[in-house]
Amino acid sequence: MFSQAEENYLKALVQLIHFRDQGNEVGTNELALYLNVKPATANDMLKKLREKSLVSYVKYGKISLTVEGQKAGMDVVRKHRLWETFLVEKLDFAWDEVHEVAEQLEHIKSKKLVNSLDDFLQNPKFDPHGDAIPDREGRILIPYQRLLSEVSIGKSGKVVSVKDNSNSFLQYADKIGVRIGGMIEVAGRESYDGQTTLRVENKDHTVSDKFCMNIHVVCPTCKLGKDCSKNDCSF
Amino acid sequence: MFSQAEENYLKALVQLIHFRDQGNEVGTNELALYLNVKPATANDMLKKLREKSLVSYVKYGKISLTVEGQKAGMDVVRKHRLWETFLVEKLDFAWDEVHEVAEQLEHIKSKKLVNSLDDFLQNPKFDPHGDAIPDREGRILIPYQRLLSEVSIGKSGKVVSVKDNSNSFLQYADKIGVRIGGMIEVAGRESYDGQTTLRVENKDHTVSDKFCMNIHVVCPTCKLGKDCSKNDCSF
DNA sequence: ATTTTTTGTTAGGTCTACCTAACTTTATTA
DNA sequence: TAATAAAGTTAGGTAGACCTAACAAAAAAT
Repeated sequence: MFSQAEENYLKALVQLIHFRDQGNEVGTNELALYLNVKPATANDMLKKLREKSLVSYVKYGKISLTVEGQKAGMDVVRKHRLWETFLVEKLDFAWDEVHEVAEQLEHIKSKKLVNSLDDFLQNPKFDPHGDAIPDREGRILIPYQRLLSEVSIGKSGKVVSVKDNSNSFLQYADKIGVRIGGMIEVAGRESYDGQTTLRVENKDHTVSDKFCMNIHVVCPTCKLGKDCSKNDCSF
Repeated sequence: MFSQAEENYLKALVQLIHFRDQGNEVGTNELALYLNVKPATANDMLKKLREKSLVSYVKYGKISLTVEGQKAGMDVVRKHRLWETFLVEKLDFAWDEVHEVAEQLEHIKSKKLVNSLDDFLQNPKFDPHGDAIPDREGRILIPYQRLLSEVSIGKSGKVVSVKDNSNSFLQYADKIGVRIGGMIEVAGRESYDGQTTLRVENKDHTVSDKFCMNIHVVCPTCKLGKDCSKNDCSF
């Protein structure tokens, strides 16, 4: 099969190419930065993966995954997210403790293990962060997670992640009671500039559109593991 | 911490030195054979482990573990056996399918994970093969597993493993209905030569002492995870 | 359109864990 | 006890995944 390093590159490419809002063009430097290695190292590996027909790229060009490479990368993502779900649901890990361990567990090689784990967890469709878990064939449901800035007035969301990790943002968020796992209701929104009134822990705060665009929330009624699109989603 | 390879050597040394009936003297060749590497490789690693004060040995002498090395090796054994238990009890793996996967899982580095897993499994004392699981401090209970040749007349045991893996042995065992997980009653034993009458699936078979010395059984009443010494053990 | 910056590549080096082949020490046996 | 066999060691070599430093190509800015 694939080495641990190869799997890490394939997973990174899936994340960068397919699981990103913005541009899906990826280069050597960006990939290297993402994986905390030097560009020269990433370049070596890209050549190796090209040899194996897992990525397709030309010198100085952009990188893309072959069908086979995408399948392999998706499989690593699947394993990572299943293990994260296991850690949170069965072993009572907190959301922010699981990543490092899942980074290791995702490399365990056993089809039977992954599929048994999937069944044991009752085939969840989303992991604890609200990210979709690819199925056996690498297919995913469109995540029901969305930005707070896109939640309708009067609706509520449960915070699953934040995009901005700067101290100023985090401190501000903390000050007004916005934290991972917490509930937020969108009490009002000014159409002129997007100024939004949030109701958090029974207090109202008026925040900027920019602030709201950094917060991911999920629907609080259709909880983890359900296919939101089929439910009476409160968004 | 320790590399995967280092952990494998430490685990192997614990197995060879502490978890064996016969002589606990171990040399380079034997260690290499056990780990499927060449003696030269084992020798390299022994030097490295000595540098790190994990093993203690002199050139051309026998190998032993330091307190620190034994603790580290025991920890790997603990993880291996906990994962085996998880696979069998929670994911419905068969006894003979777990080893390969557990070989990988035992290298996951996270104290919290191991201890949570231990709790999740309700702190089992023995793994599915009947081998003792070391606790957080590396202590183990005396295994209640014993050889069929040591089971008293009139008592029964559940087969957990066999020592002999030759075809002739396995075929013979199969023919008389002796298989992993199956029950055997010792109906009688000749004190002269140890010829033993076994009752298997309601049929009697007379077998040699040699045959019985190759079969490990556990007490069928005090099942996995219990401390046999405290119970009304049927042995 | 030329210079500068950014991005990507190559060449050569390190470290780990393995190997083979040749050699030395210890143990066994004639 | 000398010869032979077994066990252990050393030297030198390979492959994978990383590195630095120097260089080349493409993109951006002047």
